[in-house]
Amino acid sequence: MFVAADGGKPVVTSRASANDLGGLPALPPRASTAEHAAQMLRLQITQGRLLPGTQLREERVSAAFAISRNTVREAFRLLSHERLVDHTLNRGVYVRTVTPDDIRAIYETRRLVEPLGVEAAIGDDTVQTALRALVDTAGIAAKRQEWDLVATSDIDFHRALVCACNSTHLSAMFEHLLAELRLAFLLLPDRRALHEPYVVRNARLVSQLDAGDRAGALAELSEYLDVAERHVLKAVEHPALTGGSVRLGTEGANL
Amino acid sequence: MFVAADGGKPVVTSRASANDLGGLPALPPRASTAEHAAQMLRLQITQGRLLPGTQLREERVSAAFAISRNTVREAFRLLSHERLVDHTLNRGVYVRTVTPDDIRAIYETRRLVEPLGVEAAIGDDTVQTALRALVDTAGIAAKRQEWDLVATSDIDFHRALVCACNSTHLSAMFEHLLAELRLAFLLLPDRRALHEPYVVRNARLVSQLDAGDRAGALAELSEYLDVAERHVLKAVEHPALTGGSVRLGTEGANL
DNA sequence: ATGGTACAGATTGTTGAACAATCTGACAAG
DNA sequence: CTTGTCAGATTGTTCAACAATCTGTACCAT
Repeated sequence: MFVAADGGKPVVTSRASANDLGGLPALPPRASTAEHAAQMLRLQITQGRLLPGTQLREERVSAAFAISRNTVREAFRLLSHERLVDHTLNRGVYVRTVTPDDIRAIYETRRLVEPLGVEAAIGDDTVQTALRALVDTAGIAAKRQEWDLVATSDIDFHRALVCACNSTHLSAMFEHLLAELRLAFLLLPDRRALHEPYVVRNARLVSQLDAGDRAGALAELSEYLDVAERHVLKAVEHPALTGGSVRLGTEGANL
Repeated sequence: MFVAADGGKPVVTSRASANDLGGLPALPPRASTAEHAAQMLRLQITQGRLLPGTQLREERVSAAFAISRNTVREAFRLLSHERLVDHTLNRGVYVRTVTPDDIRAIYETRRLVEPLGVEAAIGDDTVQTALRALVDTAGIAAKRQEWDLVATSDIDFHRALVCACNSTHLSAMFEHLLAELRLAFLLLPDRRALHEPYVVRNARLVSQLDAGDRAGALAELSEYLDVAERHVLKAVEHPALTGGSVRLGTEGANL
């Protein structure tokens, strides 16, 4: 199975060399300065330090990171490809704001893709134990009220489901989708309400997979997606009510 | 329905403005110099003027297009994201060479995704007439021995199938996949053998869709993919036998 | 011969400054 | 209230230079 550990994606494309022995990991390519800068910005964005809609000005970023403006532009382009920022000609880059339509598109796609994962997981013991493990950690984390861990487990669960399809293309697309979804999650008020209800649902889903209950698993998944979509949509459509984003860092990252 | 005309994708991301009247197309963002250069290189590659494995040197490209090296680098990054070229740190970019594993991955993904298109197309008259039209043009083109037109119709047919899912994410992924596949097609000796057999298959597929024969359509599609994969694989695994690429231009684009 | 080292040349990575093109906002004129 | 104009700010692109890295070759020791 193919598991992308933390949503990080290989920024520099690399081919398997001709003389690679035994499928070694082919040592990860060192990060260029631009990729390093992009990683910094990515963290600021995904942690909610840089709010959606914020403009990233080349001059300030270049000053803040002590790198050249040209390198900043390369970093921006990387983030733009990941759909974490919007780039319009002559107007600069802005941290992406997810619209209700974006959310609907995301869940529409999930409704198409994740059932494929269920089909693939039904016969596959390796996948099922992996899913079971993720559900377990989520359950434990929920008991300990560690909602961040619950959140990542939830996301990892569905990532693993898609990975079960064994399609690099699909998995890559799903990564993009999850990155976008994480931006939407930033708009929600508390992590608990966002992820707690789904621990049980994921657990049920795994049980049905174990039992070989194809229809039941698909129904459970469908219900999960419906409920989750409504939940996120409500928050995105009424941003004022939900109270906005994660608590900001000390200085709010003035770029 | 969402149709990406010629495989061109919006390179600069753009948001829907707040006060857009009546859902206008929001005029396409003008191409920057880098995008223009990327388009030139894209053509050279997809037309087989730049063979897989060829290294693109920044200096020469910048000289050939009379643009700065920095702009060339931005163009390279665009192509790299489309997987048309490989970029490794400190070693430059090379026109992508598709391996047998790449082909297998592509068809594995198609086997997952295109059935979703069939499901979506079954109830949808608009999609079915669009598919019918594409099959017709392919048939006419085949009679006239215009194999390039047959090829694009074939590709457009399957693109339309995926578009029927109404998922921008899926369609975007499929575009990448097709771009990769086109690179593989360049290795095949003659366009006729490559696309002629599939005109009939696509026509049958549409007929079955019209008749509402879900299982039949899925079987036809599955068979199409199996045959096509074997066909392409054979060519990729024995590059020497097939006699290589499309006839080169006069000078072979010495970049 | 085999294997390793050192060097030079080529190519990419990054920088900084400069100018052109474009957008933004404010202000004046109708 | 709308339209035109203008200055300031920001991005787009170029250029020249240097640093970092890779490639191949010659050389040396074993």
